[in-house]
Formats: sequence, C-alpha cells, structure tokens
Amino acid sequence: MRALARAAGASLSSTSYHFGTKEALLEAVLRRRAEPMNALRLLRLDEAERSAGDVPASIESILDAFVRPLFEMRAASSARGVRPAWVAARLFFDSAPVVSRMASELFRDVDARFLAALEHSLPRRERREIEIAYQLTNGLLIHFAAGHFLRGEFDEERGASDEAVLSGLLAYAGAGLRSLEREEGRAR
Amino acid sequence: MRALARAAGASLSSTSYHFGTKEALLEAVLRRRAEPMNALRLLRLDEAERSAGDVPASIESILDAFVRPLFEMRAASSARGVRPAWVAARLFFDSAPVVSRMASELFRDVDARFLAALEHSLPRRERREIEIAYQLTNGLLIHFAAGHFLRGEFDEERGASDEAVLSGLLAYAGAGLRSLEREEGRAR
DNA sequence: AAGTGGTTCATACGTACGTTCTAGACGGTC
DNA sequence: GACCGTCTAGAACGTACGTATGAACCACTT
Repeated sequence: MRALARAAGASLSSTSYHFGTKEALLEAVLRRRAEPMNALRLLRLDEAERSAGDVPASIESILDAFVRPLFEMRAASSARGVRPAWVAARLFFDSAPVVSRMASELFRDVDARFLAALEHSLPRRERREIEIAYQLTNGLLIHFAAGHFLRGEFDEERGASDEAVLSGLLAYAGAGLRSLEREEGRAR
Repeated sequence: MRALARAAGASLSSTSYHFGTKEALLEAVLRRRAEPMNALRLLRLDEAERSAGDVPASIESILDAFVRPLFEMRAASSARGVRPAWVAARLFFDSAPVVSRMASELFRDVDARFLAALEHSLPRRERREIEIAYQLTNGLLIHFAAGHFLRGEFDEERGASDEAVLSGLLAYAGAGLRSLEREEGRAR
C-alpha cells in the first residue's frame, strides 16, 4: 500500500480513505480492467454470431472474440508502460478465497456466454468436454498475459513478439478447440 | 515459516538450522518435486525416440512424454493429500527474480530437449514458432496443475476429473501442436 | 564419567505491513 | 467572513514475519 501510494503521488492514508481496505482497492483495480475487456468480448461475440446468420458462429470467430480483446487492451496499456494483465495472471493463481470469489464474479457472464456459444457450435460434444477445452483456452491466455514466454527471453522485443504470439496462440487454440469436432469418441 | 514448522511438527528455529533462509527452503521444495518429474520426462522422451527408430518421434508421443509425468506424480501425491504442483504453478507467476532464476535452471534441460525433439519432428517450422507452441503447452499444463478448472467446481470429483482433463488436454495440445505441421505459411 | 558434534527448542530482535487517528487544507454556500 | 463536507497529511498502533541467539538435549566415543 505504501508503494502504491507513493507511485500515485498520494499519501498512505488516502488509500484507506478512498478504497477502505487493501482488498477493496484490489477489487477496484481488477474490476476497472476486467469489466471493459469482458464487455468488449461479449460485444465481439454478438457481432460474430450476428454475422454468422442462422448457422452457429465458427469456432475461429468465437475464439477471436475471446482472445483479441485482451491483446488489444494489453497493447494499449503496454504503450503506457503498464502491465495490468500481469497482476491478473498472478492473482488467478492465488488461493485467497476473496480472489477466487472475485474472479468467478467478474467472469461469470463471459464464461456463460462463451460456453453457450461453443456448445452451440459443437453440438456433438458433452458439456464437460467443452468446459475443459474452454478452461484450457483460458489457461493459454493467462499464460500469455503473464508474459511467460521462454522465461523472459522475449521481453526486449515485445512489440513484434506479441503479434507472433497472438497468431501462434490463435492457431494453437483454434486447432485445440476444433479437435472437439473432428473426433467421434473421447480422446484416447 | 511458522506455519510450515508447525505443520512439520518442528520448531521455527529448525527451519533456519536445516535450510538457512526461507528462499533456500523454497528452492529445496521445488527441486525435490521438479527434478524427479523432469528426469522422468527425459526418460520417456528417450523411450519415445528410441521406439520411433529412424524417423522423428510423433508429436503425440513427445507430448505424452511431456505431460503424463506431471499427472502421474500429481496423482501419487494427491492421494496423500498434498498438492505440490499448486505451489509450483503459483510460483511460475511470481515476479521475484529468485523464482524465475530457479525456474529457468530447473527446466533448462527439459526445455532444450523437448524443443529439439519438436524441431526434429516439425522440420518445416521456424524455431520461434515452435518455442511459442511449446510455451503454450507449458501454459496448459501449469493451468491444470493449479487446479484451475471452472473456478473450483471440479474439486470434489477430482479423481474422475483428472482423467477427463488429461485426455482433454492431450487432445487439445496435440491438435495445437499438429497445427504447426499442417499449415504452410504463418497463421492468419 | 566427562566430553563432543550434531540437533532441537524457546525467546528475542528488527523491520514491514495494513489500518486508524487526529489535525489541517481546500472550495463552495449562506 | 464563518460554516461545512470533502479530501489529504503525518504519526502512531498492533501485528506478523524472517532471522539470530544462546541454552538445553541426545547419542556416541574415549
């Protein structure tokens, strides 16, 4: 809290005044980033489904709606020298009940909407399998958000790297999700 | 440190005596889990390459050698009520330099060996693309190790769930890696 | 029996942290 | 010009943490 106050050019007590507790400040920070991103995701998913017409949206378009907003917001804030996604990724792995409660609340709508879209596009598969694949895609995204690519090696050429990683991630996750529609039975 | 000492039935000072600092204890814990797992991974990769004969090992067999040891060790320690992989996953997202230094040291050999194997099996692709796909696979595994499946919903039926997640993960990552050999150019 | 090296323990120390308290500064309204 | 809600600043409090210290203990040798 002292470091945050100092970085904000304010005094330590101001944090208590404006946010109350450290936990509330954390929630405000996460909310400020997660809510616009998730709103953008839902918007893009709506567009994808609308432009698909009567047939279900393609896996690729659903995936794009899910993934691209994070990259865009990351690029925007990264230009200002901030990396909020890192904090989010870090917190995803926190065991504190308050964090998991916040995560499940912040992402409830997105989870539900995208799971429904995937279920619609993959009518052959069971709900459970789709949930697993969805969570795996989330894992890819979190891993990227944490900047965890070859243990910091990419850090200096981040601008170019983000593009390569985005296309790599889209290809990887697209194939991963598409694997659900190709096989008949459960994977070996 | 106090909580660890209490859980171990020892006194606080014993931790200092045996490990020195907290950091050294952390390193010992991680090393104890990571080194056997990585040794097993390398062994399995050797077997896969040996049984493949003259042609490169298949993507699936490389992936299996990479993924399955974590599941096996996780299942073994999970039966005793321990979840060391959770700690590892948590630490992967820590920014402390000591943690990233340890991670890069503990996984250097495995990274090098598996990247070489993938490069051998995917001669068409550039090194960079393979590195990205490898890191994405790592992300999937870390995400799983953290037990992050639908935000705790799977926790009660872990035994059955691990099987489903393992097969889902193998299918997903297998397709993701295989996508590198199907396309000619870079992904859209 | 005394000594010795290795090990355990209770306690203390210094520091860092989140929060609280109290006084004061600023800007608008009567 | 006094009044008041909003906001900020500095200092203090209580607690938790990692580590250091010194005394006790135990098995074993001589």
